[in-house]
Amino acid sequence: MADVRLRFSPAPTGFLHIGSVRTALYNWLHARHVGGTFILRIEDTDIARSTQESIDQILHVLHWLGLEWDEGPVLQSHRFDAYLAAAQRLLDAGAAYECFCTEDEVRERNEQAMRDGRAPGYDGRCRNLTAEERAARAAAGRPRSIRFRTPDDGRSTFVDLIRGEVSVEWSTVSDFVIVRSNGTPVFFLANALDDVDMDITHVLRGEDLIDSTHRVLAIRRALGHADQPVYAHLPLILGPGGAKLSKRHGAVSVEEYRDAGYLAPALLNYLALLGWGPEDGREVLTLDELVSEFDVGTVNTSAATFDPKKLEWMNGEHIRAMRLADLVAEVLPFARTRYDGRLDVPRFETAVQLAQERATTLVQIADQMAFLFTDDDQLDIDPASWEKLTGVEQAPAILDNVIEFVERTEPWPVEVDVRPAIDALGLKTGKVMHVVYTAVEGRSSGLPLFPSIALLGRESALRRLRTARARL
RNA sequence: GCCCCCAUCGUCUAGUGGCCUAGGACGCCGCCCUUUCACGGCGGUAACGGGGAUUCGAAUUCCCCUGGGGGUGCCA
Repeated sequence: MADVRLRFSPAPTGFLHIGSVRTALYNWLHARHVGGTFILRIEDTDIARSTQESIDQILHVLHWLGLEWDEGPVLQSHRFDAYLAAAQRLLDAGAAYECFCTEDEVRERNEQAMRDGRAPGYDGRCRNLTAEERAARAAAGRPRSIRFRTPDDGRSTFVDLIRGEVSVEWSTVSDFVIVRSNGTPVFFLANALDDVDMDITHVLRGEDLIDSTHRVLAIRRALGHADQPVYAHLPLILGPGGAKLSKRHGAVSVEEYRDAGYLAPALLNYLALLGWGPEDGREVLTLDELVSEFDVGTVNTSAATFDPKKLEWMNGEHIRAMRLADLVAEVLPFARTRYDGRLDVPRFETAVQLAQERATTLVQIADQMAFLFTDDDQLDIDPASWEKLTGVEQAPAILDNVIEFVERTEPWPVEVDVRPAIDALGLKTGKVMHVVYTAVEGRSSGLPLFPSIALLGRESALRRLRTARARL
């Protein structure tokens, strides 16, 4: 059997959308699952909108995610000659024709058609021009684009791996531009030729491209290629409410999730589950497990709604499953930007360990240890927590007792269990422990108190407790 | 408007004619555990869009409607 070859082919016209990442992931998973080749192709035929910055971003993001490619990146902008030569072949064969309508004219006629209740689409004005007519228009300086001549009747049908047979009536597909009047090739042409030239065997892409497949395949056939790749159109990812996933719904770019403290394997795990799941129904899977379980043939047909809450849960699961050393390495950059030169590595590692069981993002982990890397008199006290503290009638007594308890604790333990100091007041420790949390950590919820006090050291803990007591 | 695709709890999904008084996960609610918050454990809430047809029997097959999404670009 021939080598399986897949490509991820984004257009570098902005940040990498979360939906594109899922497409990249499925392509990568399938390639790895069958031992095929994963190719990165940059579809930058629209030179006006494509940017180098966007290309760099795509490469960085894929790298961060761990979706390494075996070939490429292949830039379509470097292959214009090949596309234009193909366009010429289509022209020579009569499969395409020169069109001298301007963009504005076409748009205007379309709008008129809509007003008249007729179907929009190119009206075929230049479809059957004689050589003399073409020469006259060219001589008159009219812009020249090249349009593909779609069949007048019959149906276009292809078999989709996920959806089965998909077809459309050719009469509803009007002639479309394959070379712009500025001489650059359009997606349909570049895509069709590249898939041939790169020996692509499987095309996994978003369902939004399902209609364009008929046109790409028509070009491919007109170019003399009777074979075709296996197509699988993936269900779209929608935002909350079923609308298109957009910035309005929060983060839509990978960088935003990375900066918010999400792990690449967790993000990929969640994205993989949007439209697919392993046979045994497990949900928390490593990248390796995804590779071995993935089967593009079992991908769902219906669009999925992105749920940030479930992603967050998933991230927590991955955090908890990590080896401490790996987690420490992941949190480190976040801690560095926050605590800069104050970071004390042994303390930091212990704090990560304490946070591992209770955090859902790396940012949470880094934030929870803030109290360890701040001066005692600079401790940032959360207003809501302080308010809760002042609501406890016996707060002064609690702090007094805890201060005394901490003062005489000998030897200094790994965990300073201050419960006896509160028990002595006849209070239920669980109900008022937040008072001590707030005094020591600056907020009523955070890392476990006893090891935190020990980590802070006696003098530092006492200063904080006394400061809080004095403020009451 | 026309074309294409889709349709099970709020969300992701299992379910491929009887095992379904529809299962799991996230979320939400309650209880337990507990030094806060979490984690964990237990329990609860909640769905087959509507109408026909086929069948002894339909979430599962077919048709219509409705709804949602996508396309209809000299974007991809």
